[in-house]
Amino acid sequence: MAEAPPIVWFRLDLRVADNPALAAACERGGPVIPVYIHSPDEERPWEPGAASRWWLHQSLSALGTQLERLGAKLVIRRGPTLETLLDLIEESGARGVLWNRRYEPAVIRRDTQIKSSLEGRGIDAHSFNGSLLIEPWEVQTKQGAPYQVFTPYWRSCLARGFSAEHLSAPKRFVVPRKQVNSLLLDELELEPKIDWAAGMRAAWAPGEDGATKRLEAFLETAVDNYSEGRNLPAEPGSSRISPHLHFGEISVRTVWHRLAEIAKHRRADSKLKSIDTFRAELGWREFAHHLLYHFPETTDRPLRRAFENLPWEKNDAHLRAWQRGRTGFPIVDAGMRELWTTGWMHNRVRMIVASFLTKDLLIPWLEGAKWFWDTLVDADLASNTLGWQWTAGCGADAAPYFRVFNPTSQGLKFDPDGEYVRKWIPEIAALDDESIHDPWNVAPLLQKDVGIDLKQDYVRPLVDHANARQKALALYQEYVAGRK
DNA sequence: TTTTGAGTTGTTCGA
DNA sequence: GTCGAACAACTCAAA
Repeated sequence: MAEAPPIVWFRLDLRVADNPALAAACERGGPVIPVYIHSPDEERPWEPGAASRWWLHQSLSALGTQLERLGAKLVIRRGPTLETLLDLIEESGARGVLWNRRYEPAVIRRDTQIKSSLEGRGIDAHSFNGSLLIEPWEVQTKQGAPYQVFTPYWRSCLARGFSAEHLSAPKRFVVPRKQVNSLLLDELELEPKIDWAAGMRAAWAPGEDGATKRLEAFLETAVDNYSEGRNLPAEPGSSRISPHLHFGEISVRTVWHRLAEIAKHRRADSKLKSIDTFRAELGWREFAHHLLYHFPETTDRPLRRAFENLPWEKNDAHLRAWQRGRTGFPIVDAGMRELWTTGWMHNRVRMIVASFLTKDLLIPWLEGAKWFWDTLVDADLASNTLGWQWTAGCGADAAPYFRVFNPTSQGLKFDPDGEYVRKWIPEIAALDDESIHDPWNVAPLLQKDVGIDLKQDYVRPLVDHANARQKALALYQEYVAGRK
């Protein structure tokens, strides 16, 4: 007598190892029906952007292959999720639905509804923690409030400790008696119609195997020098696992576990410090989810409301120039072009371009957040919201408003030999290491020497940074720090 | 309830 | 060239 199989509803957990919902479904050794349901409308206004859709396609394809190796077939459907699940249950005779939780406000609303609808019909519905070291509601201040400052939050998490549990991948699936129909992955039309994804294909290997390889490469080559190396955008000093973590191709618990193993064999203080610095980055990811869960409105409104009064600029030409990497500030333009080409930008440069948009151009942080949302392969609502509000100074634990990044000095400091800028702005590659970060102050003579005519080859700076800085400081002081 | 210490990533100015 | 202070005030979190 065959047991009714459970449905495993895949979402942002596109892996088979350490996947709590999948592991629970496989526990009894019977058949399992793995399902992906495409329903972007239910996530509005933060449905996946173009770069995320490209990644999702690759990742689903990889998951399909992975499941096939284990003897199961990923069922792909489209449409309203609840209806689709009910259809699937009827078609397959499934007894319940298991999934790993997500924390975006619209998704929480939907999932809550789905859970109660299923349970109301007598169908098992069970959700798991597959994405975080610690659930957002599991940590609170001694007063019982959510944390709003990273350091005490993270200290409290570390004191509490994390579960060391690691669930291995199922060995083999039993094929369900009744097969259900699946769409072809291509029918979801996740990939762009015009193929602009060559740069992404070159830069990334989406999927569980790619995620594991990326992590291991980082642990082997860069983690020991992470504290310093992570600041240099020309170096492979950061982990680049953010998109893999976002799509759940690797679990953060697995990463945590591997770090602990590595730390055991390290004696040097600098190496241990680097490992802790990297752990704190995972902590920021946790913190972002904590904030998103407790302050869901911050996806669209600043946590510190005073910032809504600030007279932001509406300047489409400036916004467009920023988006396309044509601001006239090399480190900013290099970052924006890296983003456009590869779907990713080095974190140091993210701060520089975000500071430039919100403080030099005085364009609302939400415009920047939306552009990142559409173009980043690691676009994550929790991290994106936290990052933008942090830089703009309007969020939890924000940078003081007077902290304005100087694009030229940041370039000189963190890209001292101009390698990063040269890679992304070849038209000024011939300039020397110093002038390349400040090309408009290069003497006309020098331009001739190296065969460059900036007026032809590059763009004039949109603003004078020193003036823009003064203007921003005055406005921030008047509208935010002052009494208005 | 009140007090106290502290807060991811910067820049500029003047000694 | 290097270094420390100022930038301002607020809010958080714990004692």
